[in-house]
Amino acid sequence: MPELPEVEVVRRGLEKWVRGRTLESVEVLDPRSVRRHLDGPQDFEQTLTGCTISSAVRRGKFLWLGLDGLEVPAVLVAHLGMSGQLLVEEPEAEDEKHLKVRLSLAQHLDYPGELRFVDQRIFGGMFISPLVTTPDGLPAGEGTTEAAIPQAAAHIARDVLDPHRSAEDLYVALRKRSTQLKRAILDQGVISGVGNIYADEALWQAKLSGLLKTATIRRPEVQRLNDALIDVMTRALAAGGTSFDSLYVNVNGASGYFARSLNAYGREGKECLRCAQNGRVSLIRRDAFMGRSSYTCPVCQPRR
DNA sequence: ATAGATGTTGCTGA
DNA sequence: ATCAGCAACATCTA
Repeated sequence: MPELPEVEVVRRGLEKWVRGRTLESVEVLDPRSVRRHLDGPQDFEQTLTGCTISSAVRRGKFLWLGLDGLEVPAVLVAHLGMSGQLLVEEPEAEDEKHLKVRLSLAQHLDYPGELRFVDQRIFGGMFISPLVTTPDGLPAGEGTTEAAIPQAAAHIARDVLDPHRSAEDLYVALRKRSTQLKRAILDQGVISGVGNIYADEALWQAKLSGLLKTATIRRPEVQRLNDALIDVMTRALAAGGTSFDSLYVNVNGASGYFARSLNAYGREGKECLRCAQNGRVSLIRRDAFMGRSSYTCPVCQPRR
């Protein structure tokens, strides 16, 4: 579920409710959710306890919290996977069915006292990662001006909304690859933050087939794709952002809102709205792709 | 009811 | 070195 816009909504919530606060205690309820923390759940709990959270940063779908009070500089990385949520709640709130990690916060004003990581499918997780410098020496992502990035996210390309990235960068990255266009934009090492839903939406908006070969892609096509990616993500963020003022940093709420305005994803057998507007009749088709589904209009997304 | 699908990432082997 | 396929998991639907 969570792609760039949803994760950014979560980041803003964390910045508002959690930044500046101290971790009083940490409780791992399911070790599988910290499996990428190689020193184990106990070390995870002990290392974090007493730290103060100094920032909330995002690159693509990776989130991290800056930590003050450690001997060796490191950050708390969180990835939501397919079903992860970060919730800011009162300790009295009943435990969620899939509650995996409870981070108890020292009292601050009348802010809620817990940050919870909830994850049904356990593709997501949390772990502590040392810092390295970004390959280009520029700021690591949204929420920071520093070039320090968690080692675990150092291979992630700049994301769709990153101001230090251009359409030309995307063109160069695509041209280097030898694969199909949709595969490439889902590759977080080419451009980050794009998942299956917004990939289909952006390709539809740019009138491009995901089956185009990246090695022969043309600049005008990449320009259209880049514009579409930025537009789709910006609109989704605006829709999801309406709920972030609430106490709960809720990923489900954030993406469900934008789902009403999808043009391709999930619309198998329904009319292509752009074709209809142009006086044509065309039905959105679904094809198996990378173990998932792709939704496209066969008429206005030609393969050339 | 049972197989297949579900928004992600990282590892493996070709 | 690059790329495609699969595994990690729980739940819902056809």
